[in-house]
Amino acid sequence: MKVLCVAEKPSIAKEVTSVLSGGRSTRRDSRSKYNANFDFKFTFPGHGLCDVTMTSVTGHITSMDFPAEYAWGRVPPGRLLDAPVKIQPDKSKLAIHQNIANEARSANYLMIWTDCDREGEAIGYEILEAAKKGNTRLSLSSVWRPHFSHLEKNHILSAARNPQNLNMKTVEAVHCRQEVDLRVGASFTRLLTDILRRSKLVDEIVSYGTCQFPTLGFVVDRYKRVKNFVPEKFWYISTSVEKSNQTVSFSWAKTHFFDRLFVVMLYEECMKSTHGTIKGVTRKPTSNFKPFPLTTVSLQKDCATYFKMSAKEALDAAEKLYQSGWISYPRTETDMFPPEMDLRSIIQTHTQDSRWGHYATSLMTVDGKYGIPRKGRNNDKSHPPIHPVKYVNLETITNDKQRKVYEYVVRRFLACCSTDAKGFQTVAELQWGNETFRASGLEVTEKNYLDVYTYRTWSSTEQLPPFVAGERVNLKSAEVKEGKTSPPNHMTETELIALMDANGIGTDATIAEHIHKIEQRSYITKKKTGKSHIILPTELGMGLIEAFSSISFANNISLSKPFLRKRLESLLKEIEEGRATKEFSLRETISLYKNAFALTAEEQSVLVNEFKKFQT
DNA sequence: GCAAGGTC
Repeated sequence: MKVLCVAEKPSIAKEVTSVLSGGRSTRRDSRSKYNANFDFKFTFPGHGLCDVTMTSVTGHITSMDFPAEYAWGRVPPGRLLDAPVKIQPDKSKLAIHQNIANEARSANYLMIWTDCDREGEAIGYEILEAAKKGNTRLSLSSVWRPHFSHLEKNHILSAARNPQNLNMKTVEAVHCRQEVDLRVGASFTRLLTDILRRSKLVDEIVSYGTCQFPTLGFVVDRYKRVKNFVPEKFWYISTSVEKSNQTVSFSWAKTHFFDRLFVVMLYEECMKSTHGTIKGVTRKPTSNFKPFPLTTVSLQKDCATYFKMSAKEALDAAEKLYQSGWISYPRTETDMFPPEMDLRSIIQTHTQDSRWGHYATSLMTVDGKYGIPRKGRNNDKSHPPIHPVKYVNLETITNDKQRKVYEYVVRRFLACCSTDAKGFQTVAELQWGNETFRASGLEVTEKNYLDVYTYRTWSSTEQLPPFVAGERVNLKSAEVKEGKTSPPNHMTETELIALMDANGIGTDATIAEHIHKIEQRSYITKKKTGKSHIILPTELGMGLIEAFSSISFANNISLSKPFLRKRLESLLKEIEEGRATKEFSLRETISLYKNAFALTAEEQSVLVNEFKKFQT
C-alpha cells in the first residue's frame, strides 16, 4: 500500500515526516527546488505498514483567469462579469505540478496535509487535481484529510490515524470568492483605467479590488473627519484641595457641558458652601492585565506602534525568523495556546539570555511568578499563537528589524506566561455644594509581566494625602474653566490594521499586502510627523473615493465601504454550511456588481467631474 | 497590464 502525503509548505512536510517516521526517513530532491520528497514507512489503522512519500507545495498551485480572447482591450470591460473563467496551473508552479503527478503514479491514497482553514481545503483540491494527472485511479474517495492545528507529536499521530474527507463545500466557497474577486477586480480596473486615461487625468493603472477600496475608504474617511472637524468649546468646574503641603486636583463627576451659563449657575450654587467635605476614600486592588497570546494582526499593530514598522515590514521580518526556525509560523489568528503545548520547556531555553534570562529563570523557579496564559476568543484551528521556537542570541541577528521582532516575540511570550501586574487604586470623593468631584492615585505594587514586557508602562502616580471620610476641607481653588474638543488623530498603520481586521477586509496573511498595494498605486501616502507616522490619502485616492460616492447605486450599496466584502464573507460561510450554493451566491453577488458597473459606466461624466475636484 | 489568496 502506498500513500502520498502533500503539505501546504515545505516546513510542514519536514515536521510531519519527522513525527510519522520517528526520524527515519530518506530525503530525495524533486524537480522543485524547495519541495523535497521524503520516503518512510507508517502504519495506518486498517491498512497495515504502508510506503509513504511526503512532499509539499507552496500555497496555491493554480489560479483563476479569463481565456486569452478576453485579454485587456479585446472585449469591453463589462463582459468580464460573465465571461468564462478557467482554473489553470500557475506558470511558476509547473515543477511542483510535475512532482506531484510523478509521485502520485503508484499511490493508492492521497493524504492532504494543508492548513485546516478555508484556503487550505481549496489547496488540497488543487493537489488532488494535480495528482490525477499522474494517476487516474485517484478520486475524492481516495483522499485522506487529517485535521491538525499544530505540530505536537501526539496530535499529529492522532490526526494521521483519523483522517476525514476533503470538504468540497469549503472548496466551493473558495472558488466563489476567487471568481467574485477576479470578475469584479478585473472589470472595474479596466473600466476605471479607461475612463481616467481617456480624460487625460491619469496615466498609470487605476486598480479596483474588493479589499483595496474599502481599505482606501477607511483612510479617506478619517482624513475627512480630521479636516472637517470644528472644535467646540465646553466649560467645567475645576477644584483643588491642599493637604499635608500637597495640592490635589479633583475632577468634576459631571465632566463638562457645552453651555457656559449652565455651568456658571451650578458653580454659583456651590459657592454658597464655604468648604468641601470628603465623602469617602476607597482603596481597591487593581490589575494591569498581561497581553493575550500573539496573533499576526497583534504583531503588526505592536510593531507599528513600538518600532514604527509597516505591517509588511513586520510580517516580512517575522517570515524570515520563521524560515530560520527561530519563531513559529507567523500567520495565525489564534490567541490561545493548545493545552498540550509544553510552554515551560520554551521558557527554559531562554534562561541563558543576558537580557531576559534572569526573568525567565524566575518564572521557572519562583513560586507564583509563572501564570497560565490568558485564553483569547480566536482559534483558526491551523496554527498556534506566534511564539519563539529556538533560543537565539540577539547579537547574532544582524538585520535590525528581525532583531526587534525576535526580541518582541520572546518578551511577549514570557509576558503571556507571567502574572498580571498588581497595584492599588485610591479614589477620594469630594462633595462641594451639590457637586461631586474625584481624585485618584495609583500605587503599583508588583510589576510582574511588565518587568519583561518593557514596551508597556504602568507606573505609580503621586499618592493622595491621607484623606478620611467626613473630613472638612478648604478648597485651594475653585473656578469655571473653558476647554475645547480636539480633532480625531490622523490614521495610523496600527488603526488601519485594526479597522481592516474588525471589518473582515483581508486576512492575517494579506492585510499588510493590501496596504502596501494601495501605497504602490499612489492612493495613499505615509508621512512622518514628529513621533508618529500617519497615513493620508493622495489626491488620486481622494478623487477615486469621492467620485464613487457621487454616484448613488441601487440598494444603497457602496463600492468603497466594507459592507459588500462582509456580505461576501457571510455568503461563503453559508456555502460552507450547506445553506447556500456556490451558484446562487455567485449570481447574487455578481448581479449587485453588474448594476453598479452599469451605473458607473453610464455616469462616467459625473465620476470624472467629481474626481477632478480633488486634483491640483 | 486587472483581484485576493496561499507561500519562498
